[in-house]
Amino acid sequence: MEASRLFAARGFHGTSTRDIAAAVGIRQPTLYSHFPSKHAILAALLDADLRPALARVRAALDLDGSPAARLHALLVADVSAILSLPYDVRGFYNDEVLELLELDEQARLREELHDLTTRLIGLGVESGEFLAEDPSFARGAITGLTLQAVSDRGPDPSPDPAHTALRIADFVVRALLADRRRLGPVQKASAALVPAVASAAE
Amino acid sequence: MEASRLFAARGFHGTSTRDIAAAVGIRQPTLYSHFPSKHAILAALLDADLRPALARVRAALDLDGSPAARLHALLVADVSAILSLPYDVRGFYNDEVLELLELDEQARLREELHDLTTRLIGLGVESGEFLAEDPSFARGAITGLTLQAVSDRGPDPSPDPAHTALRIADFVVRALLADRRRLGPVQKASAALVPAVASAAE
DNA sequence: CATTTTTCCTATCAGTTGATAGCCTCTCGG
DNA sequence: CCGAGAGGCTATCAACTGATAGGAAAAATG
Repeated sequence: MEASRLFAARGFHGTSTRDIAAAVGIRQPTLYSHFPSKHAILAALLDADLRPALARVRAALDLDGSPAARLHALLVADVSAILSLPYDVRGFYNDEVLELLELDEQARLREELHDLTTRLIGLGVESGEFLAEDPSFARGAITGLTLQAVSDRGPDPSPDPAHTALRIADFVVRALLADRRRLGPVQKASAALVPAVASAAE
Repeated sequence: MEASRLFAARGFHGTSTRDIAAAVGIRQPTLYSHFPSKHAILAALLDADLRPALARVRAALDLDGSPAARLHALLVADVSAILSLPYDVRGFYNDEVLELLELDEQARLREELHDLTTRLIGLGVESGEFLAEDPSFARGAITGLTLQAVSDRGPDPSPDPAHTALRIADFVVRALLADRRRLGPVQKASAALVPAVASAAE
């Protein structure tokens, strides 16, 4: 069912159930023997994106290591995972679709994801490893950079997600670190953490 | 007509012409005595966003000063301007709306905007002031951060756009500078350039 | 005041939307 | 061989979409 990447390209409202059905090779009413409604299709896609992401940030918070290294590893794992998805998460978070509809649970998941990410950044600020930047702002910056990466790659999965993921992680950590000389060690420590974070999403 | 910020909140497809008409206090068919089609409304909003942005980046390229200072000033002016708009540019660039429809001209404007921005970053890389980062990647990062800022502020104009604008500009320049000790002088030089860049958009 | 022009209205259109009802056709355990 | 059930189909629905036609009202012009 993941072929419903049309949501991403044209947005939730811009994609009809007939479009989706045609993309998966069935007729429109047949969709309703798999999902009770159009919203449910979006909810399933959102879940497939949010739940692994939540598992990753939880893992990053539980691991040992400096906050910068853990954030770097989380970013690498997150961006790699999102760029590998067969669909494109852009359209999911653009509209106020999340707020307006009966997607309460997905909105809650996203909020929790944001909270935990903000907390990890906050650890870095408290320890002095990061500049005294507002953790919420930094979290927003990460969201923006990640969505942009998905936009840039287009509708198909990226051939080399790890490359882009590293670039984004480096960019963010470089902007946040109080002492840039720590970038090298952070990258090194991150590389060791990435597998643990990535595998947290089953 | 700028009250059509509904496009931003619900996306182009998610907003009906009746919604727009109701928001501005007229009936739906009356819209068509102001605009020939729904696309034309979006085109007008896109123009109002893109043309000043294009004027700003041209000004930043023409000014004297180090690339970092000019990029910093451009970012401050850009983000301030976008956050001050009475509508929310988010939805404009999310869908493939730009590609799919008869918005060729707006797509061209956006491409030119990207090219010029990339060129300014490239100047910084060539001069050694910036790290040897791919200018296109940096430009994408800027786009992502800017759109995220609009998302965060919500549908209404920001009360204090300059604050957010400075934060974003600092974030980007910090991530790009080869020598972070240059951040202070860059900020200072940028402050002197901002008025010239901002006023370029008439 | 008369007239012209601009702006808005009501009425209506054909096409598309998400969704439901009811029938058909495989597959497979017994 | 058979009955069950999962998954597909056609046909159809009411609601809504963007857009057009033609007339009324209001504002500007003389």
